[in-house]
Amino acid sequence: MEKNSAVAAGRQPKVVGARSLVEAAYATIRHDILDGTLAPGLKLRFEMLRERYGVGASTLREALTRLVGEALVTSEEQRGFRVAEVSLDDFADLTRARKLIEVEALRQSIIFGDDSWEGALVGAFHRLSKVEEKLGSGSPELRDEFEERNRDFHYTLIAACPSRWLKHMHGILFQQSERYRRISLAAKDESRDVHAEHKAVLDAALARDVDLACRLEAEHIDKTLQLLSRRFAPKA
Amino acid sequence: MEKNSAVAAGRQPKVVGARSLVEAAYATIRHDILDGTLAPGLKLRFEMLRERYGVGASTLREALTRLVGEALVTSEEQRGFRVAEVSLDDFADLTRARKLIEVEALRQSIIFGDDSWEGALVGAFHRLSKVEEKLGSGSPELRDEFEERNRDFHYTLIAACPSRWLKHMHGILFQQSERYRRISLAAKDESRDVHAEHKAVLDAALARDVDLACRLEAEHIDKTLQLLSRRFAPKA
DNA sequence: AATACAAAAAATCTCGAAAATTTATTGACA
DNA sequence: TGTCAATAAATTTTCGAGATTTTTTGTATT
Repeated sequence: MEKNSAVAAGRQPKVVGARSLVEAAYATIRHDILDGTLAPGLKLRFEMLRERYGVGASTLREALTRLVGEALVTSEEQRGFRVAEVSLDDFADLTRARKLIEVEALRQSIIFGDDSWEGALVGAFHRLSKVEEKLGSGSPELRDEFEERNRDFHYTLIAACPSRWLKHMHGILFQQSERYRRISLAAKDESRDVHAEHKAVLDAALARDVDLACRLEAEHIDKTLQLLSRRFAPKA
Repeated sequence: MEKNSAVAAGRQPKVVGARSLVEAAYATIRHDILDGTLAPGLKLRFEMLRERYGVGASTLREALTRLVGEALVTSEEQRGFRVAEVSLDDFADLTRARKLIEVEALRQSIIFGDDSWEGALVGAFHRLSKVEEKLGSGSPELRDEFEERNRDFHYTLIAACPSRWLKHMHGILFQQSERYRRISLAAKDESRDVHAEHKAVLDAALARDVDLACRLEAEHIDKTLQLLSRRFAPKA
């Protein structure tokens, strides 16, 4: 009993919902990468990782391999793992690809969505709005909360799209965008009213105005790229 | 010396180009899944895998985790891995998603492609044609060769597309399609002239007729779904 | 000084066995 | 006979140490 509980306590996944150490390590490392805590390009040495995340080498390798599949980590045979690099070019490319996928998924979602979808969407928007008000203080927990609810809102927008593959692709691209947002736009930009943008997309979706909703969503996705471009573009 | 070479011989990756046992196991298992040798839905027990592929558990887990990222394998926490299931619905969904991505990538590729791209394309088509002639005998090696050259041709078609993300998404979707083709259409269908379809796409691409090439490619992608639908559709 | 090679150090990769979990079997009880 | 709990078996998950490879350091030679 005491042995069991001691071991269990020491090895118990620290991430809620994680059913294995691999999953817990995966979730924590992913969080730290999206966060910027593990900076783009950083070499991920096993000694450091073992100390930081408290799991063995093979467990770490499996967690990292998952992240390679999501393109948050890169690996070079016999030369280990690194946090994936970022660049403005990559973000521009990513944004274009995400627009293509997300707009098509939204189009289908609005067409197929029923009352229950509308309900979930209104709920997700409400939860997002609540945390948007409190935002700005810069607390990491609040930022985490915002990102989670923002993700929920965008996922719910396309939830009624019947294509599993489209939604799978979207998930990967959205997560990539999330990292760029969090790393580059730590502070809130006063020149932008994100809440209003979300509200406009929500209204168009509820009104079943497919073309308007898709146009607004595309503009919404583009906004972050435009912001980043202005800030980081090489002086021509 | 003798110890070293014996171990080295035993552990040397059997897959050409594989720089680690993980990569070799990954490549071999992937081949067997695309092949149908490891059937859809099959439970992948470690004892069986260790015997079959001759590597340890953690090595196998890492290889399987890669395949989960490519959606060829599914995993359930604490309940192991399985070969991903197949269904007509999934293939229909996959085909639609692939058309969206591949057609857009082809559009950009034709616009951006230079003389060197044209050369590579003509070469890939030629190599594909050569193996198409010999096909039909049903030899597994020849089928492997055909699939490789077919993949090369389709990859080269969109190679000049500047979007890394679009090509990344396309890679995943194309590999999925490959499994459906190989599993369900083991034999050559006489009612279809695949060579002529490829030739038509090639000609349109070389003529820089974007719309025609995209339309032909979309039809080409759709053909396999139509064939499978007719064969396996539930009798209404 | 620059280059090439050898030895040492550091890092990754891999295995096998132990720990933890799930699944199957057995036996008690109504 | 059917259900439930306890036990046993099967399976997955995890660790840590050893094997392998890469990188750094040191030394000799030109």
